[in-house]
Amino acid sequence: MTIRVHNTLTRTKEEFVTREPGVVAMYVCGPTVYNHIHIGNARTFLTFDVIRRYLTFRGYDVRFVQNITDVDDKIIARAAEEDRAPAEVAAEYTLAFRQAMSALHVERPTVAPKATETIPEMIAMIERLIEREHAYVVDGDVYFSVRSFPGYGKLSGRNVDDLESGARVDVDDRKRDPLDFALWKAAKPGEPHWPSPWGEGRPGWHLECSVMSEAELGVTFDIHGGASDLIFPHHENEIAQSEAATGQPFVRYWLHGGLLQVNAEKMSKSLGNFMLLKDVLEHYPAAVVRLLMLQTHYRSPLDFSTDRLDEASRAYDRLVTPVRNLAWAKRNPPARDLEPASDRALETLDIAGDAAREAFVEAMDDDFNTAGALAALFDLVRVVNAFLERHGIGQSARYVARLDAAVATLTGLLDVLGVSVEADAPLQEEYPSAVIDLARQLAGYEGTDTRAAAEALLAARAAARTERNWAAADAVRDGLTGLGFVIEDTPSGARVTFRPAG
RNA sequence: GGCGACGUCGCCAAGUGGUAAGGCAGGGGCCUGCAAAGCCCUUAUCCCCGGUUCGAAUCCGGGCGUCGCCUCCA
Repeated sequence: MTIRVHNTLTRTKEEFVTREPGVVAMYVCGPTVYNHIHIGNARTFLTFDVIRRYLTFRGYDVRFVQNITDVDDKIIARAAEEDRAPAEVAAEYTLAFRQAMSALHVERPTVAPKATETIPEMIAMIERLIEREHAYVVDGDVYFSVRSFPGYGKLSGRNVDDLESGARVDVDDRKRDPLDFALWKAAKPGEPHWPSPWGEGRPGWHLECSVMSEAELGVTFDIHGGASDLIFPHHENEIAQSEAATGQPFVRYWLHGGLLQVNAEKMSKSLGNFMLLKDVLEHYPAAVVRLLMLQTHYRSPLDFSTDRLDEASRAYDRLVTPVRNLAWAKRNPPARDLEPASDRALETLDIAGDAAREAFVEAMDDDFNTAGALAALFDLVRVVNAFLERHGIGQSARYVARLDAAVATLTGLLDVLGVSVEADAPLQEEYPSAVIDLARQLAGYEGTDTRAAAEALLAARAAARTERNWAAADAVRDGLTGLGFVIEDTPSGARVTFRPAG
């Protein structure tokens, strides 16, 4: 069983063989911290979080490096708009980025270097490039000479001549070639700047990834990831810089994620469909956002919308059902006996867990096919639900160990996808104070404790049902439903869960 | 103009040579006092045309359509 990955450089799926057995050296382009990250950024970071988690699950020791671009034109522009220091803007959104990633349950990188803390190393790489005659100095700027690197264009499938015939290249007659890009930019007044052999200035954007990856992972590391809009020019330029400077291949496998659209259009502020991750997470649990994104292969385009979030919410409920149903049955053993499970039924349960795990791994091994992996989990859900429906946990809970095993497989594999069923779905009941009024009205309750009031209501409903007084029973249920609770009559009695509006 | 991707059930979406996963929605049934949840059953031959093959959604050619990149972009 080997893992296969789609490599942008070769445009094919290849067997994944690491530089060092058992160890993955992985770099993913991080954010430019000039604003809160949007939902499209989130997709990319989520994609590589899942890849990283899966590789770890498959036994690799994953060293995961992700930069923070904290000096850049956009940060400077934002700071100027808000009349404050670029470093302050960068600090604010660096913090916001970390919080957002944490909220989305994206694991922290092994190392997360900042551009501003890597300036000396960047200067050193520029010097190497100048020495090797791949870069040249003009008035305090340093440019990379695209024509000096024969492989330029190999990642994005372009050649320099085609690119130049394309209409839009910036006009700057100080550059030897219009496609040459800046390694170092001389500082303009008011901009952040650092001393260098070429005068005060700041690094070009592409440089930091080359420098940081080499520092943290060495050359020819295993995986370089990012969204597909970075293929050209960013990653192309990284390859040029790194390979020109080291004479070694830069990266073994290039992985690129598909772009996200919102309401079937490219996300942009002018279209009014610009969604920030933090705003989405105010309305939907991280697990639902993750599930929605993981139902599409990472390289495909993904259309994001609240309708789809609502659908994903229901799919998520389905994944959680066996977990909560088993927990409920264990805490509240059924009053009546259910049908005993045959050996064959028990065997089916055992097999389903193994089958799900196998199918999950098979799908994920094939270029991280999360949609296929989820299908395997939904199959397991159905088997567990069917068993619980029919046999419950058995007399004296004798099926519990096997049910626990099946559910542990389910939650364990969901965890590989970073989809948490416990943390995101708090099942504890917190009753609003309106429950007390309802209990006074319908159950003759006279205290002031919400939980006791709720219990009184449920007891009154149970009594009413015993007396076949359906009107009274339904009044209680309707009252609680109006407060956002769902009442379900199970073989173990009535279960109340909070279900936020929607 | 150049480079590239995609077109699978009402919607979303896996599947890249051996006879169509899964989710959502819909229909029927079981369970329920009625519900809810769950379970069972149920809906496609894969944009069109041609070709290769014993056999194609899967390969090749053509057509139609949608989209992305080529400029900062996750």
